[in-house]
Amino acid sequence: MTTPAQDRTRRTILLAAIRVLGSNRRASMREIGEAADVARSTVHRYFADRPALEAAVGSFVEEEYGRIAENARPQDGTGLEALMRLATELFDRLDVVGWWFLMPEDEQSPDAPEEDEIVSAIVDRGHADGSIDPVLPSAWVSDLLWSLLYSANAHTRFPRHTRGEVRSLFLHSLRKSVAVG
Amino acid sequence: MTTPAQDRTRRTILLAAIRVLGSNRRASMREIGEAADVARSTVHRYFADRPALEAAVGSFVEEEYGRIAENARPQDGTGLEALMRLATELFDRLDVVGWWFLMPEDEQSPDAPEEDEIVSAIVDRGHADGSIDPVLPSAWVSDLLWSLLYSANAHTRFPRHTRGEVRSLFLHSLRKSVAVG
DNA sequence: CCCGAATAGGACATCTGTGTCTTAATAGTG
DNA sequence: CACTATTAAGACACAGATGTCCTATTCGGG
Repeated sequence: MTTPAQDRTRRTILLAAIRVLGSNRRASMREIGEAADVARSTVHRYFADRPALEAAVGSFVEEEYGRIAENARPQDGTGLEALMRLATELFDRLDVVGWWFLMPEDEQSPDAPEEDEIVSAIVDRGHADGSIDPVLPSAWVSDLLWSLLYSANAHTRFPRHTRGEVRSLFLHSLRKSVAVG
Repeated sequence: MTTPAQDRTRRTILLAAIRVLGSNRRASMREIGEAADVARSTVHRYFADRPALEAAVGSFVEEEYGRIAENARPQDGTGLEALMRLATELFDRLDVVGWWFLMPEDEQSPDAPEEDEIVSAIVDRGHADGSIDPVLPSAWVSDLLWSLLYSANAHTRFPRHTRGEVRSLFLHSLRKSVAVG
């Protein structure tokens, strides 16, 4: 159905959309096209209308999230170790997953339980093996992770600290919040 | 210059704008007017154009933040105690300060150092009196506070837990992240 | 209760974004 | 190199938002 060239173009547009809409939710299709170095008509050929584009971005980010999570080997080691690995991977892919920081609740994809399931499984294991504070519900730990990512993301925009400094503060804070004690 | 009725209307519109733009950044002036139970022409009489309205909302939120912070008595007790009081007050006024969660960096008011100054002062005192982890820079603590608020805010939208449960999780996580040990 | 202040409701021109097409140029592939 | 797939560029109609204005109505303070 799709040629390699089409796949490349499609991906380029999606990444540009994440970038542009990430910094301005009101950006027009033309701006997105410019960011992708592509004519507006080309954007419209790949994505019938704006809702279709936004939905496609949502799916794209979810797929990427799946890959990122798998990359963190969520089954290996203790729950806390897995959580920290996942956190590290997510930090390094904020350019993609940062998309979720601008979805005004209703535009969220209807299902989107995948992230919760992955983190929940990790946290449950962490509860069982005693590496994660049993007081914290897994949904809260999940939100904790994402809120710290949000904060880290904000911190990397204004480079008060280097990216490495932000990453270690982020990981340090997460571990401290979540570990037992 | 302004009558009491005008003040009331103006405030009503600002609060409606926070509410509506908070759930949809692309909302029109008409929608904002409807949310405030006011004609679109009335909105335009109070705020010349959309940028003026958004700027006014920004100022309004900053002023409210000042009041909220003062209400938390930032000079009393240890730094950690003051920080927890501030966090509590901010949680209870998420309807207003939640506005800052949708500002895409560039639209932020150019100055906006007030929040950092207030929290910074608290954290510095906490460092001095030994109640706040000296490893954490005050800017990071500030971002930590705001990211946990973001998370708490997200949690209150989908009421998986009661508001009280979310508040105590929020405060618990903040204390654990920030306190020494 | 009354009069001025404030608002509702709507007309109007304008502008921007959107979605659809068409044609010429360009790119990639066999 | 040749041929096809893909794109750029722009015209077009349309919808919605915006900002300005005016008039009838309602509100509220004295």
